Amino acid sequence: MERYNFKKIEKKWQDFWGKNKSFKSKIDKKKEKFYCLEMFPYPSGKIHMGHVRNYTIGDVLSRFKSMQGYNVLHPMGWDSFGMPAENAARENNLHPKKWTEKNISVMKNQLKKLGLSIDWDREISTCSEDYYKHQQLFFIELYKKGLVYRKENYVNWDPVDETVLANEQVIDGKGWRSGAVVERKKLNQWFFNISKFSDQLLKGLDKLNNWPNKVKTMQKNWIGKSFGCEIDFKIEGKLPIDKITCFTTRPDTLFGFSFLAVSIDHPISEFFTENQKFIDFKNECSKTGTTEESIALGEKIGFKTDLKAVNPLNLDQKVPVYFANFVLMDYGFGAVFGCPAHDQRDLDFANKYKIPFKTVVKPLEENDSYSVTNTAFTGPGEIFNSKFLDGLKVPDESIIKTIEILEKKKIGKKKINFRLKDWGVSRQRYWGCPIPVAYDQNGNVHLIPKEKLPVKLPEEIDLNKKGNPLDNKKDWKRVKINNIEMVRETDTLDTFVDSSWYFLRFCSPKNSDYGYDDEEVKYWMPVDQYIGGVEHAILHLLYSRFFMQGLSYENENLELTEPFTSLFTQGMVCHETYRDENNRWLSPEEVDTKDGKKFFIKNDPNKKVNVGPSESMSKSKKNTIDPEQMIENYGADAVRFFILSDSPPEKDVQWSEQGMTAAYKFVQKFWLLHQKILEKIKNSSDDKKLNSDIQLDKFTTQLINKLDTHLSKFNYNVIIANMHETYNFLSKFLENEVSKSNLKENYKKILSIFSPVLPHIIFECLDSLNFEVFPKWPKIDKRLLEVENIQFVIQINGKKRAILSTSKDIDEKTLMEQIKKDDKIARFFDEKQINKVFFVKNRLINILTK
RNA sequence: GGGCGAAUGGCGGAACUGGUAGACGCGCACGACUCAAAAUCGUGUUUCGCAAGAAGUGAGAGUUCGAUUCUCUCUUCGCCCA
Repeated sequence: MERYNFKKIEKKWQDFWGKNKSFKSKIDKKKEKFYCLEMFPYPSGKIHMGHVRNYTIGDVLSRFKSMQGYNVLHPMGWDSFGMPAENAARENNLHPKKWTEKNISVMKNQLKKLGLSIDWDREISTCSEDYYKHQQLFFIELYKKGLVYRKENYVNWDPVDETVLANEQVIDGKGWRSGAVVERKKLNQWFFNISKFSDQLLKGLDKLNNWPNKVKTMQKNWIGKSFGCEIDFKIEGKLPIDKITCFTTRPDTLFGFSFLAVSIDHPISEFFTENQKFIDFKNECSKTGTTEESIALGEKIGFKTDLKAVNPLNLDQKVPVYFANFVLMDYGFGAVFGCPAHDQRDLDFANKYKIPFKTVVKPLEENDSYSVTNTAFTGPGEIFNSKFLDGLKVPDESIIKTIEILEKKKIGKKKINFRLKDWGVSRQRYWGCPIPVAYDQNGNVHLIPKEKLPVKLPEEIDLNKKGNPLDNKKDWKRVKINNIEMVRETDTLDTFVDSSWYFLRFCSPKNSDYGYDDEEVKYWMPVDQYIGGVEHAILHLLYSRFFMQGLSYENENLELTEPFTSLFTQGMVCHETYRDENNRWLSPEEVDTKDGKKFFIKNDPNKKVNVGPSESMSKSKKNTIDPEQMIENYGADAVRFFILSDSPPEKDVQWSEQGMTAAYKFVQKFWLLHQKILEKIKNSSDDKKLNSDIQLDKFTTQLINKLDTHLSKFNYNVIIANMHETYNFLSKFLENEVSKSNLKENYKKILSIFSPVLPHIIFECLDSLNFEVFPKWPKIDKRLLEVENIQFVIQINGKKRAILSTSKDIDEKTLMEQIKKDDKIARFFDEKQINKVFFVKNRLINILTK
């Protein structure tokens, strides 16, 4: 018997699928559609195990749905703009376009080797003019709808490289490449008005029943709807400032007011530009960074002004006004009233600057002597020390009542505030979609006319020069619109914009006059199943949802607002980490094992290796496994089989060499079994239904039923277990006498339902029996799922004492008689002592004695 | 600090709606084949116990005839937010 030659056979079927365009999809209104989408990859060079997992999960689902008779759309493309291409270009002196194209061709080839059922005719690449020209038109449309605007905003500025840095490029306040201290700099930037849709984006989540709750919660928190009040504080002092407006969710604690803190970017900072101490303070603040996280973790510092703020409920109380680093200009009005007793951050600040404060909420069980010292009290309770607010129950009653009072006194106004900020889309980079805008001499914005799109990126570019590459490109910048000399916008769009509508493009990837075709989108959208990593839970998914809102806003032809009906977030692929004696990372290939336990450096048993915990595969820890190498060694089917086998898809999975080998062995064993089955079919003749035939019918029916359930619920690891069970069953079963046609019929069904997981070998097996290689999902005879013999569980006082094989639907009386007759069971209880009997039909009986 | 989630043999994990805990795989042990090894095949494998049996799903309580599953408290870990 021949060993299974996966190289030959996998190639054979991949060629077959390619030549026949087996996975080509087109509109067929007679069929129900199923749009299965996995997050498209960034072409970084090679595919990694995360991709293998993601795309295998999607492929199994696509093939399954297609067997069930759905018209499946399963496309693939490339998220091909982005910074790594520019970095690689500098390092290797290779143009970003060349580098990207090279990577795409390598990775496409790798994906094909996995045997994915992808409609490659729909391949798209976001860096192609063909793609981004439509994006430029979308930008223009959104601008015309008032959903895009320009404003000044702070960026991380690297003074040495003269470039804007992304947050992740700022390490300890320094530029990642230059090491220069990063400055905050104001630049004019483009924004998408995502906050306009805050409420819709929040409400939309309620309809997404097939999204993980975790993701919905994260988005909810990110949008951050809060109910509160805006309050005007009268300001006294030598400066011409009469009031500062604050937003607060706790107006009920207003009598605990002890200072007012404003952001360093607050409009009143204009009056301090000459103040050297303030300038020093501002510089100090910029060192801690502008992200919420760095502010939260960093020290809270303040700058005291000579201004006083008046408590509107207690005009005698005047408190100091500070500039503080923990107040963000983007949230609320960039000003907060400090109530130290009931906010830990305010308390830390007050204690640091020795600001006196008053406690105004007490727990219900405390009396009026209650007061806060080092830990703010934020729990439910009752207002006190607050004159006419005293006795209000915190939080619900107190907040609503206080707002009513403040509104009556015309001090404050009820307000809903959102944490969600507008989306800044300007990037000072070359390798991105140019923003289709130009400026006249006066700096007025002019849209590039539709007929002049796309605004193409210049081919030749010097990325080693300091500053924004497009800005340096003088000849490219100049443009004439309506005979007026203008200068182009030199920023490009955030790459998250590219991925915010690619799922629409896949519906009609060749449509040349618009980003998508109405009819195609009506048929294919929304995506029925979206699959990807949880790391995109907030930004990418929220931006995509926003884009649908934006495109369908004031647009009768597009009514859709939610792009992804169901979302599945798969876990990461992990591997043990290894270090040598000098604490240097070692890759798995450099490590060897002996006796299954001891780890040492390959070919050098004296050099010990320290084995670290299993962590998400990353190049920096050297714990990556190259998928292509694995496909080379074990074949795509085995790799697919293993990546699904060890953990449920939503959880992290540990890569293990042993697991991989086991998967490989399974494929090999299955091939041998297949040969035996062919032999058996050949040698069996009679067509009589034998006992074993019924046994096989039942097994197959139950298997189909199980796989159907598990496939629908993403229990793919259980499917792998079922496949092992099937192997074990069949290899035993072949010892029986069987009828030829029945074996053939059942085996065909079994092969069919295995094909989503192991497409290559299964196609070969089906073909060797002259079966259709694209089978339908088999229908089952539900009667065969019923069992006539029950393994009845007998419990005495809640303890399992025996299992009795009984006929189906046996009644309590008959069963009790059987039990009493059975010495092995009867000895556990005294018949006269029976107190109560619990009888669960076809399942279990529990006999309770006194 | 807040929110969400998780915890089951030596390991990864299974268990429908509260009804046989540990499917399946890995590892390990023993056996067969072999001069030998690898590969392969077979048997066993939660713990304690010779056995009968007992205990057992992070810890502790509760509801229930019955809890891995439901409720509460706690511990540890993970993720998100502050």
